[in-house]
Amino acid sequence: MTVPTTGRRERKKAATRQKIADTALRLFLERGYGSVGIRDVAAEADVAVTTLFSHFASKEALVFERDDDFEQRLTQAATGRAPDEPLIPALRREIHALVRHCTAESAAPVWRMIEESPALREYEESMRLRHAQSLAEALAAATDVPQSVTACRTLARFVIDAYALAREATDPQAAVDEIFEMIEAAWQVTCPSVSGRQGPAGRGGPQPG
Amino acid sequence: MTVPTTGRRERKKAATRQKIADTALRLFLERGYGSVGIRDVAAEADVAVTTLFSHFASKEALVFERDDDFEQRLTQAATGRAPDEPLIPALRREIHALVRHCTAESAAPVWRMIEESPALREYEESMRLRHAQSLAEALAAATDVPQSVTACRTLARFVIDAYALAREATDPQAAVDEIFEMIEAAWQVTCPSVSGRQGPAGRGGPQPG
DNA sequence: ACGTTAACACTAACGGTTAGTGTTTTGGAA
DNA sequence: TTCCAAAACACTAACCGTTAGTGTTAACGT
Repeated sequence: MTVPTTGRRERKKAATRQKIADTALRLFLERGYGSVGIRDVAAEADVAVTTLFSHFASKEALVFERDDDFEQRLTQAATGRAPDEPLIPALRREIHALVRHCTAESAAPVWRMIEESPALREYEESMRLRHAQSLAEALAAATDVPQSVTACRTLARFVIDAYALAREATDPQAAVDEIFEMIEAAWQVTCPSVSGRQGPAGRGGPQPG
Repeated sequence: MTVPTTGRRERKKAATRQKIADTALRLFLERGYGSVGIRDVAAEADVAVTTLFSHFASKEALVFERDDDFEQRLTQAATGRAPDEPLIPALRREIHALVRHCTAESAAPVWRMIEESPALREYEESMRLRHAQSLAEALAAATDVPQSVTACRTLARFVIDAYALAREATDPQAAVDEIFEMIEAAWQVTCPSVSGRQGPAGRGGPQPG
């Protein structure tokens, strides 16, 4: 604890990382993802290839530099919601925000690039698998009711699916709502004893056991 | 149409393909997926590297040689079911069979190898995305009721998820049933007019439009 | 029998990634 | 202040999956 978590060293490291990521994204957008090699990025960012790979695990990871945010926002929506807010609406709200964020015009060129590159699409899919696993663990820890592990994992997958499906729909926001109605119904079924599915709040202590 | 679909040429090609696949799987199981190079496989199968890649698009594809079967069985379960069999149970039955097939002891070494290799897991995931897209199209074409495109795509994803999730559950068969109860509820919600969700059969012509 | 087609082979390379090795910078301790 | 251990960084050279380019051979249809 002798370090205030922001030494000069860490600042420099973060700066190098950021410089690499910015350079990479700029080159990718300028010349196309496939037409820019790792050696090009490293040279333009004025670092060695090995340095680049000490900051990013792969070429694709350069594009999804901020994916930690995604994961944290999602798990936060599950574990850090207000005590009277039901789970599914909280998740829906967060997915809404995330979809809105990545369908904004400012992000359009990046997402177009991703959609055009099979390698990037594949990488994103495997990223989502990790996100679903994190979310499943958060759900298992946060859920007020004793759903099974399988149910939590399933809900996590469905939520991630909602994000992916909504993005490729013609009306992403409407698609989120449509899919979340399905998810809500699926989740209701896993509740041991909830008679009416139209109650003013989904919570309210289903009995444990 | 003058060819009876089994000329000598096609037989030879199929034989070469099979020889490559068999050799690859044998070597992978003997020495480990990561420790066997493409050049090793090609040499052992007595073909050139370029020949190998004319039969298989990638190294990972050597392992999932039969994935067309998976796709066809799934779409067949959606489009080719008996006229009085409801959709969801038909899909559940097929997923049951597929899960049982790949959790059999004879397939255990292969699936252990897949689970241990990140590259293979990633490839399998992107394969499933393709399967989900095929299934979504089959659903849109086969469903008796006028569900939306988004609903069909969502159901397809959920079904593929069921397969993936069940396989990593402690009791795969039970997990299939548990997840399909969730899927059934999700699908009911998309039916325009089904008053009781406990009706004897989900089918029965909700009005179009 | 013959031209077309497609499978197959070979060499050489491209591009992402890693190993091995050494140098510089940084933060903290003596 | 001085010195040390750790970590970032650099460089070379390679590994490995994959593809391009170029031929050669064998099978199919006419």
